[in-house]
Formats: sequence, structure tokens, C-alpha cells
Amino acid sequence: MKQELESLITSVAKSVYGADIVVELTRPEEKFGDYSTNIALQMARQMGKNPREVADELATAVKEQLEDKVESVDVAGPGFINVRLRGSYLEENLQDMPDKRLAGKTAVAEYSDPNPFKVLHAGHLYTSVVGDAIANLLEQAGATVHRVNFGGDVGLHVGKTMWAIIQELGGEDPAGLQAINPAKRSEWMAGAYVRGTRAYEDDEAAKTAIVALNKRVYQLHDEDDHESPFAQIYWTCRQWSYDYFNDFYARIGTRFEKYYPESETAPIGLKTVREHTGSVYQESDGAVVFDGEKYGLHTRVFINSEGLPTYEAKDVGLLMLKQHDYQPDTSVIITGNEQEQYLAVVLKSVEQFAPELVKATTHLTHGIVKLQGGVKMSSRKGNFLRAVDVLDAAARANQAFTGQDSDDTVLGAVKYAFLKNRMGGDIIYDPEESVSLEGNSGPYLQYAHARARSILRKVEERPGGEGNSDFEQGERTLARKISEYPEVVNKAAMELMPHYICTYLYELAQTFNRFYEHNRVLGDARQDTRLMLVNRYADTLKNGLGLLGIAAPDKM
RNA sequence: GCGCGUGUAGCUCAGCUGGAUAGAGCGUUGGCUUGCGGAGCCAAAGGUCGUAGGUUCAAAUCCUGCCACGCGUACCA
Repeated sequence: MKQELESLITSVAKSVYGADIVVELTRPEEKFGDYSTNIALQMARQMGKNPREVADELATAVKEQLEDKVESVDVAGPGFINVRLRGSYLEENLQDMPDKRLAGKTAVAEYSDPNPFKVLHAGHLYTSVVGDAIANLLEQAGATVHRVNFGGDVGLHVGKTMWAIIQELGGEDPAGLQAINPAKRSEWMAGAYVRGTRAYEDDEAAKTAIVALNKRVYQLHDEDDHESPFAQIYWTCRQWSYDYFNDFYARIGTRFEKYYPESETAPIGLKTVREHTGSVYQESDGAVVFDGEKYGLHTRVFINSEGLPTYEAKDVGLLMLKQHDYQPDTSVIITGNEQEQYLAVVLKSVEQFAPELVKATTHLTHGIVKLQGGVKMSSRKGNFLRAVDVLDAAARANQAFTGQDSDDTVLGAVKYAFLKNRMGGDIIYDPEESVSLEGNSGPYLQYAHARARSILRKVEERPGGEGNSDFEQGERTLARKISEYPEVVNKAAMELMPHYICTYLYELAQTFNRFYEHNRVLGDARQDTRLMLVNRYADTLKNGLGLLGIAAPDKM
């Protein structure tokens, strides 16, 4: 509807001004109309005329030429042109769908990126929820989306955990793993990581042992060792980590098509960097670096002086692997913003030999999850919040508030609390407030949906009403709000910003609740018109929540 | 030091490709029971949009300086 009107009004404007211009419409406050343009303010200057005068000319022409769609065209303020649509035109367009701009395209979304051998913390929950919503946006725009996950199955953290595990087992004895309660595996490994980290910091001998174990893990991959006792412990525990991740993702309603472990990206990254050493990458002090400074970036090491790939090289390998596996038209990487400049260097280096790949890649970043009062959550101090702690806290509060357990409600509350913020900055997570089920929250939206469904369920029981004449005021307000949906989704998909959808859905639900409060539906003389609107509203809300990964149950 | 980012109501946030009296929620204060789910609705109070300049008919929005905070800044990720 918006695009149609824009092109229509643009052609009217051309016939009036004779200039090559493009009219863009915005959504003003309802009292001004349905769409608005400030084109007259922009044109007046170059035409040397009074803005109001220019606006009057265009307004008159639009009114005349688009009479079938437009009820009134007014000029207001310094020269805004406000368009009010005919109710019939509004109604015709109530089922408009968002664009499929990515139809036929392939997209890869990489997010979450937890490390095996470590625990999932609140930040992983945040990045998973945001990443999933962004992947949904790509999907709804028509793309085939592959969700992938990258994580460190090699590295110092693995050495720390393995050290503590071996201590716990009383030696390199894989049989001892069978004594671990399957339900407690992830907790057991998380405990091992904490002890390993403490030992690494406090105990020189342990530190030396951990560094040695770390090298053995790399070696185990090089030799493809699955047989030695040490290897058996490693592979078993690595699998436990992936099982734990999969269980968690299932719980929050997302899933990944593929894990890219660092142990797999490292060799190809190393090979790729070596191939371009001398041209793209340079040797420097025994290491291989990329000189980012000539691009206004930092210089970073890709292969260290021991010949081992750093994270930079592993990320190069990951880019190559994703390209090889999917040949994506669009590749989105979602990480914390501490990696922004780091990844910029990696991408700039790869751009030198694979420009198309980099051109198709977008790096989106988000801030960290903080507690009320700005306390950063630490994964090293022991008092950090795990991902499950967030969900459990929400579940407990929901239980206290409603007296029942509902995964839909709890997940809706947590996801919405994360998604409603514009991505980029840090977010404050207040366990109490996030599960407070009032105001701008997921459960508010779910409730607003369930109420509408409840009305629709009763239609058969209470037939009656007629009414299709033009909208009454309350009906029109709701119809107008519903009609914004495709525009909002298009914007969110273009910018990969899910929070636009949250803002809109909240406004939509508020609009509905006001409508509900003041307009009887069942048994009213205007029942048919109102039922149509309630139906459109409920479907729109459910659809929008779906994009956010939030369920919209018919009953709560 | 340099680079990236943030600074909007007591709190948490929208608004930032410049436009019409700066919007929500929470909290605070005051209302709504004879009807479709009150997890709702109506209303009030509350803001030097960090700060000082600049550009513009018009700046929370663009540019510059400054202040505060966060992150990054060669062999961690």
C-alpha cells in the first residue's frame, strides 16, 4: 500500500512540479492522517516559492487524481501534506504481506558461538535470541537461511577444563566418566572449568600442566586420535557439551544446522593465510600479520611466531568454510561488540583475495547483558548468571504471579525483554522487572492475542450482527495500525533490527486493548466488521511474535 | 595517545537517512464492578534530549570541540 501510494503521488508530483523527484511517505500521528510527506518543504526552496503554496498545489492535484483511494488531503504546519485514506482502500490493503526481497537467495546466519567445555551464560541466551530473530527476518524476506554456530573446541579453556577433569577422575581414565550422572554432565564440566581456571591463576605447577594439556588437545586433532585415554575423555566431554547446547537450544526454540568447531576451521584458515602471505599478509617478528593500518584499522597477528593459527586465522577459515558449504548471497555474523574492530581487520584482509565474499557479509554486534546498577556479568568470578538461571528466574516469577507453569509465557517474557532494545548497546537485565508481566512485555502481547482469540472462538455460539459500512472511529484506528505491519517488517528486515517489530507490536496490542475496552464485538450491530478486524489483528500479532521467536498461544 | 561506541523523565528504553506541542513502560498520584479473559482501560504529575558552539526556514537527529562511561588497540578470543 505504501509503495503504491508513493509511486502514485510521485507521478502526481512530477505532473505538478515537472521535476524529477521522489515522494517518500511517513506515518504521522493519527490526528494528522494516515500518511504524510514533507516534499513541499524540500521543493519550495529551489522553486523560490512559499512552502504552503507549493503544498497546496500538490495537495489539490493528489486529491483530484487519487480520488478513489484518498478521502482527504490537507496541508498543515509549515507545509506538510497529510493524506487520509478512504476506509475502503484501507480495508482492501489490510492483508498486505511484507516484501520478499530475498526470494531465491541463500543466507547464512552465524550466532550464539558458545565454547565447548564451558557453560552457557546469560550473554549466550541474549545473542541466541537476537540471532534467531534476525534469521527469522531473513527467512520471512524469502531467503533460505542456514543457521550455524562457531565455537572453540580447542584452546586454553579446554586445557583448563581437561586438567580439572583428569584431576577429578584421578588420572586419564575415561571409564571414570561413566560414573557421572548424565543429567549433571554440564554442571560437572562447568565446575571443572572453574577449578581449572582457579588453578591456572593460583598454582604455577598446574598452569604449566594446563598449557601442556592445551598443546596435547591440538595434537590430538592433528593426529585424529580417538583411541588414547586422553582422546577418549576429550571427545566424550566435547560431545557432552554439544548435547548440552542442543538441549538448551531446543528449550529456547531455536536450532542450528551446523557447528563449526575451531579445530575444523583452524587448518583451512592456516592454509588460506599461508597462501596469501607475502601479498595480503606479511611476516613480521616471526609472526604473520595483516597490516590493517593502511585501511585505518589495527594490525593483527594471524599466525603466531610458533606457527600456530590465532583466532584471526580461524575466522578466516570459518569464512572460507561457510562460503564453500553454502555460497551465500547474504552472510550475517552476530557477535558482541568487543569483536567489531577485530572482525573488521579479518574481513578487510579476506576482502583482498575474496572481495565478493566480504561484500556479502554483514557483521552485527550487540552489547553485554548487565545487571541492574550496571554490574557486568563475569564468567570468571563465579557469581555470574548462567543462561538457565535467567530462564529459571523467569519461570519462578511466572509461577508466583500466575500460579501456573508455562514455557510459552516464560520464554516470551525473556525473549521480548531482550529483543525490545535496539541492538548495539549494552542492555540492563533486571530479573525482577523482566518477569514483571505488566506493561511493555511479551506476556502482555500474548495476553492481548489470547483475548482476541477468545472472542473469535465464541462467534459460532453467538451469531448475529451485520454491519459493513465504512469504519467507525475506533475501528478505523485499529485498521490503520494493522495496515502498518508490512511496512514495519520490511524496515526490520532491511536493517536486520528486530526491535522495530517489538515497538510496533506493542503499539498494536495497545491499540487493540483500547478498541476492546470501548467497542463491543459480539452481539453488536457492527459485529461482522469488528470480527474481521479482530481476526486480522490476531493473525498480525501472531505473525509478528513468530518473527521474534515468541509463541502466541490461543489460551493462556 | 589513537580508533569504535554510548550519554533522552526517578528507573528501563523508543525516537537518530533533520521537520508539526520530544513518546512509551515501570514507579508515583487519582479514577473505571451491572457486558466479548481487569495480565486490561482512562487520566495527572514528571524532560536544560551530557555540555559548548556550528550548519539550516527547521536539530534529540547532521558537523566540530569538550566532559563522562564502555570496548578495542600485534602474537587471547
